[in-house]
Amino acid sequence: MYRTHNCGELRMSDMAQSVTLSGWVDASRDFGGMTFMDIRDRYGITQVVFNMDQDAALCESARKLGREFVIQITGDVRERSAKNPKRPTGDIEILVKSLQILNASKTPPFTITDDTDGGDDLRLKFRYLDIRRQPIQSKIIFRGKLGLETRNYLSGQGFVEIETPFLIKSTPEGARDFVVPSRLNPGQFYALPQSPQTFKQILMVAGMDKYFQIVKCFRDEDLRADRQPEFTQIDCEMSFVHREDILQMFEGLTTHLFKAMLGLELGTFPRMAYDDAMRLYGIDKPDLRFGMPIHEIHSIAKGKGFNVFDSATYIGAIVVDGKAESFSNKEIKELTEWVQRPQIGAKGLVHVKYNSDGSFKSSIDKFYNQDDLQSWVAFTGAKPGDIIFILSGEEEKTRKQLGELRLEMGRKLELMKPGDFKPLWVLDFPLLEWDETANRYFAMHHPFTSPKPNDIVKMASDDKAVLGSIRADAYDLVINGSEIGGGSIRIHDRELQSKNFKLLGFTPEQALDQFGFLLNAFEFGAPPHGGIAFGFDRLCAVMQGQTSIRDYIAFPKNNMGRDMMIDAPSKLEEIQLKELSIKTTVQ
RNA sequence: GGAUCGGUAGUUCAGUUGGUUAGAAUGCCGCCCUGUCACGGCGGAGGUCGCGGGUUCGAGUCCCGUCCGGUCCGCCA
Repeated sequence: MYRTHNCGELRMSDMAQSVTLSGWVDASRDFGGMTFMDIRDRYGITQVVFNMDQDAALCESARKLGREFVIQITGDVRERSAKNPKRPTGDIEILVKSLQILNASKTPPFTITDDTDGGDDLRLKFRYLDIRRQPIQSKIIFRGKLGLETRNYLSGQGFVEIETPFLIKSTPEGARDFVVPSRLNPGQFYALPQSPQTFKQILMVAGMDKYFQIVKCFRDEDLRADRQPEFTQIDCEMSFVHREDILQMFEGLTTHLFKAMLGLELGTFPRMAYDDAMRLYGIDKPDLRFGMPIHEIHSIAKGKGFNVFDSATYIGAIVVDGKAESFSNKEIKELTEWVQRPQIGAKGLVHVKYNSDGSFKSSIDKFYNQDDLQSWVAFTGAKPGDIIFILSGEEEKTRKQLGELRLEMGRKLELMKPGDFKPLWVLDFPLLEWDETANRYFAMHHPFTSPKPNDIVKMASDDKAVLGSIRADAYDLVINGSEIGGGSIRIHDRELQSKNFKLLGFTPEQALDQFGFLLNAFEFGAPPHGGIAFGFDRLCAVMQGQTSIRDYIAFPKNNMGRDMMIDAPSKLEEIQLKELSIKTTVQ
C-alpha cells in the first residue's frame, strides 16, 4: 500500500496513528540533528520529521533527498511543538520510521511554488511541473467541477449530451478551418469544426428537442491571451423555443453555476439592445461593473469656432466622478498619449474640469465660455468636482475609442472590483455586416441566424441602409465585459435560409454545395429552434477573475500555436506525405 | 499581415557614455546547526551575453539581418 492518507487530510484527531504517505519532496529544512521535510500531493502539504536520536541512518538518507523526489514514508502522527497556522495540516507532523524512494528527480528548472520563478515558455515546456503548482492545479480542478455542474444542470433540464463529428467539411464562411487530409480520398480534406452549429440544428430536425455538448472547437486564427486554436464550448440547442425561452433557460444555467461554484446570487440579468450598448459604451460587450456611459454632445458642442469639433460628425463625452482636482496635468498628458496610440487611434483628447467651486477649466477655454460649459454639464449630468473627457471624429470610430477610454479609466481607478460579477444580455444584433474589402455582406453572427420576424420583409431590399437595419434574433451573454456566450433563434425554413445565403453573396449552387444537407433537412419538417454556445474556457477565467484562459487548459498552445511540451506541429516524413497524396512546397 | 517589448548563470533579473576579470537574488554542491516552515551561518561551482554579420583599437552595450518568447491591432461567421 502506497498510502493510508493523502498529504492534506491529517489533523489533531489523527493523533498517535501510524500512517503512510506518498508524495513529492517540497521544501526541506536540515538542522543536522533533525530534518523537517514537506511532502506534497494534490491534496496538500504535510510536514514530516527525521530525527537523529530516533534513527541516525534514516536521518542521513533523508538529507540526500532532493526536491521533487517521489517518496513514501511511514510514521506516527504527533502534535507539533511549533504549529503553523498557515497550513490546514499545520498542527501535526509525522515522525518518520521508514522511508522509501519511489522515484528520484532531477532538480526542476523552476521551483514548484505558488509564486513560481518560471517564465511562461519554461512553464509550458515543463507543463507537468507547472501543473504540480497549486494555483494551476486548482484552476484545472475548478474547470472539471464546472463541467460537472453544467452536465448535472442541463441533464436535469432534459438536455441530452450528444457527440458530433470532428472530421467535417470545410466552409469558407467564418474563421479559417484547420484541415485534415483524407488518405482514402486523395486530394480531399476534412475540416475540424469551428463549432457543431449545423449538426446541432440537424439534431433538432431529428427531433432530439434539447441537445448539449461540452465540446472542442477549432479555429485557425491568430492567438491571444484569451484565444486558443482549440477551445471548448458548452454548445446547446432547443426546439420549439422563442428567444425568451432560451434567455430564461441559460440565465438559469449561469445563475446555477455561480451559485454552485462561487456561492453567489447573480439576480435577474439586465438586458440591453446592441444599438444602446454601442451608443452608451462604444462596445457590444459592456462591462457594467461601473457606469461612466458615453454622452453624445455634438448637438450642443458644435458651432463655436473650434475646428476639431466643427468638422467632426460625432462628439462624445465621458464623466469621471470627483477627479477634477486630483487629475494632474501629467496624468492628462499621459491619457492623451494613451488615446493617441495606434491601437486606439484618437487624434487628441479634450478635457473639461468642473471644479468643486463651480468654475471650469478646460483645454478649449479659447472657444467655449463658462456658459457653454455649463450647458455641457447640464447635458451630461456632471457634478462639481468631476472631469469630462471628450473625443470627436467619425461616429463609429469615436464611439469605439470612447469605449476604450472608459475601460482604461475603469482600470486606472480600479472600478472593476474582483468578486463583482455583472452579467448582461445584449440583444438585437444586426443581421448583416458590410465588408469593404470583400465588397459584400457577412453574417454578424452566422448565416443560420434568423432575422427578427418583422425585419424579414427588409431582406428583399437592395438599399444598404435598409439591409443594415435588419435586426437578428441573436443574443450574447456578457459578464464583466467578456463575451461568455452567444446564440440565436435559427432559420428553420428552406426559403428563408436560401434568401439569407443570397444576401451573403452565395450563388444557389454554392449554397447547395456547402449547405445542401441543411437545406434538404429543412424540407423534412424542421421545427422552430434556437440555441446558444458558451465559451467554457473563458467562463472559467471570468468566474475566477482571470484574464488568461491558458491556465484553465491543461496543455495549451503558445502565441504561435505551438505546443511547447510535445513540440507540435512538426514535419511529416516523406512517406507519410506520399500516403496522403500531399506534395511539399515549403521547407 | 502589422505594431511593440524582451532574449545575459539552472531560474528571475541588473549591467551607466562602447573600456580592467560580466554582477545580484534564488536555486545547486560541500561543511556547520535539534523546532524549522521564505530556517540560519560559512564556503564553492556555475556564462558561446539567442544566432549570424557589420562598425570600432575595443561590443552584453551601437548598426543590419535572423531565430525564439510575451502583449496588442488586423483576424476570430
